[in-house]
Amino acid sequence: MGNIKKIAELSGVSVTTVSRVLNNHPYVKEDKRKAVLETINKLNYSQNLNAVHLSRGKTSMIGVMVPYIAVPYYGNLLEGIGEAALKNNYSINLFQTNYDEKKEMEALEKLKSKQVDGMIICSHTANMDIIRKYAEEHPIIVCEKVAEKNIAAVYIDHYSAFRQGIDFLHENGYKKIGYCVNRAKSLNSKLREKAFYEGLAELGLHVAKEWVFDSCLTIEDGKRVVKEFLELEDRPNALLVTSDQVAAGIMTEARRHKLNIPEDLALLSYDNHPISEALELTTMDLPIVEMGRRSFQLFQQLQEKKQETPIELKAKLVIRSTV
Amino acid sequence: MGNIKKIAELSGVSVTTVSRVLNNHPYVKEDKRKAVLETINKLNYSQNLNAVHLSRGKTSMIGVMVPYIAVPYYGNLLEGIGEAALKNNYSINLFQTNYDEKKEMEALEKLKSKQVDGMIICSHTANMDIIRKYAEEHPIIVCEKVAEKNIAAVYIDHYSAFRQGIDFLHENGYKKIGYCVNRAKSLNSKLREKAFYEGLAELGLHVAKEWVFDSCLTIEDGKRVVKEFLELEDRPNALLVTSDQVAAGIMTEARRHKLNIPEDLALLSYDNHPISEALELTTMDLPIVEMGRRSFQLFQQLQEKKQETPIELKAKLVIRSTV
DNA sequence: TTGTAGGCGTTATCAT
DNA sequence: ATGATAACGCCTACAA
Repeated sequence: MGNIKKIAELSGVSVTTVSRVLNNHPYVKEDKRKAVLETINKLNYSQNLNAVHLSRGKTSMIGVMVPYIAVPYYGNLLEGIGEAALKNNYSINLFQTNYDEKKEMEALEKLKSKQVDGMIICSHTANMDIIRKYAEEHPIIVCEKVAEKNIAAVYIDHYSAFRQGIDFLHENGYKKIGYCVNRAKSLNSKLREKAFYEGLAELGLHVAKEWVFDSCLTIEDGKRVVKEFLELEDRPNALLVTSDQVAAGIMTEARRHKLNIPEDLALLSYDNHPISEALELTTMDLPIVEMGRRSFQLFQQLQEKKQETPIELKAKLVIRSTV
Repeated sequence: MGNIKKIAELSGVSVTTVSRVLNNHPYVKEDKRKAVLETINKLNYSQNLNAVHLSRGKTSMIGVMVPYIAVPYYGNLLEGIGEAALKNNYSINLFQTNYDEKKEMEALEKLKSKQVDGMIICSHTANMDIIRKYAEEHPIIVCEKVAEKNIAAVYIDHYSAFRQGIDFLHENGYKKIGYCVNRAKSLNSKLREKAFYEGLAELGLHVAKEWVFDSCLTIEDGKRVVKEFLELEDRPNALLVTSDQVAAGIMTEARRHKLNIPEDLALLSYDNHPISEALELTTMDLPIVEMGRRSFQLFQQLQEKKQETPIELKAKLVIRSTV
């Protein structure tokens, strides 16, 4: 292996010259370049990136904060980020937080420690104030519609996506509409809540608190929803479900209880992951991979300019057979 | 922010002392420790990890090589690795390769460049010889049953899992058995192939080349399988399917063609991801998250001892309604 | 076009 | 218990 100094010696040049060929700088004669390249090859040498990072003051690594890796939504987001990162010679430092605020803080600290050049926050539980603090000093991208101007964001317009969903249900004759949401306190969820109440109000539909199911993320949660649904005296006949996974759980458990979909309960889901096709789920297609790509691009722009306008992505209805 | 030197000055101690409190070394008086901690707090100081890494010669980062991030199998593997890594204060450097050998090489180079302390190879296309080269110098874990002793591995015993599957189908009266496999050239696939032919032979069942479907990874692939299946003059009446995703695709497309499962075609899948419950898939449960955890643990042992015995994990049958 | 020397921020060795 | 000082390996003025 060796280091740059040894390469220099064996090639009969200075370390500067070696560094130059390593970094494709101009101003190095062809024969010297060749000589250097040769000894590099002979010694099977590789740069020590830690030294490079230290010297340069940056790492070409981007942090990605997700609550759960194995949840398809985040897998897809990661896919998009990874694709864009790779193209730009960036590598990904992945932080799984389980929505544990302490772990989120640890991830954010990597910004200060210069282990990563920036951070894409796919979802979080920590307060925005904390994130803003870090965002003042480091490039941070958030995947939700934040109020503050000074924090970069790429997000799906969940408000209009939800309104669109409500309209579609209404057009199909459903008047008793409820919904399942991921985590009620998240910004994305609040937007959906707003859309829900405003949408129903405009259509003059009845709104019932018991038709709102919180903390729905997994298939298990979907099953729980059905159980709660069955306990209800007055039941909704249609549900907006904020993830295909949850919808899948609802379908599973509904089948067990001889509940027919959509006759007894219509389901309009969000995501359009492959699973939704297998289940013939009517769903809103969310451009998640695209959001990942855009997040990385925004990060790069942020590194240069310092301020960026938010990017808003739209959802698209995919009609199958659960509505 | 500042650096260790400034902290030293302002605290009236030497950099060594600061380093000592930073690393919880003994031999530093309580008052000095306090003073240091205070100025650290006041300056909002964080270590520069690049410097730490350079100095220490290691990074506390582990590389994880996957072909696709968004495929549930790898998502789960990653989940397990992430969980174990976090517990040991390691962070994950994720490399998505798309089975592009060049990208795989780039990832492996990060070992030489000391960006990562080791690498968990979840799946790869590069030749084993190449990987062995790196494994001689660096801790590498592979998730498949490799022949060579000198390369650490954690894997699921696909041979017995496949034999078990065949036996189960046979017990249920199926005599015309085919299978879908991920990538025919991978070691895991070869093991399954071996199990398939040996298993059918022992049971005295007919073996047909046309009943083997290669390159099956996604839902789309599953649909393709059904189309090919329909073209067959002599069709199998049961299929071993090496992933729930593919099985889901088969079910989707089968439904479209009025093919009944399991009457017209029985399906025994592998994975037991949540989706398989929603689809009522009979499947072999694969301990993937566990494999991820074990991979990381093995990596740590490897760092210390230098040689480790392979770890073999078993699959478990979950009966639902597609057989 | 090339080389010298100083800096990046820590840790580790060796005195004291 | 504490502190100089030399690594760690690379980049980058600046000088030539």
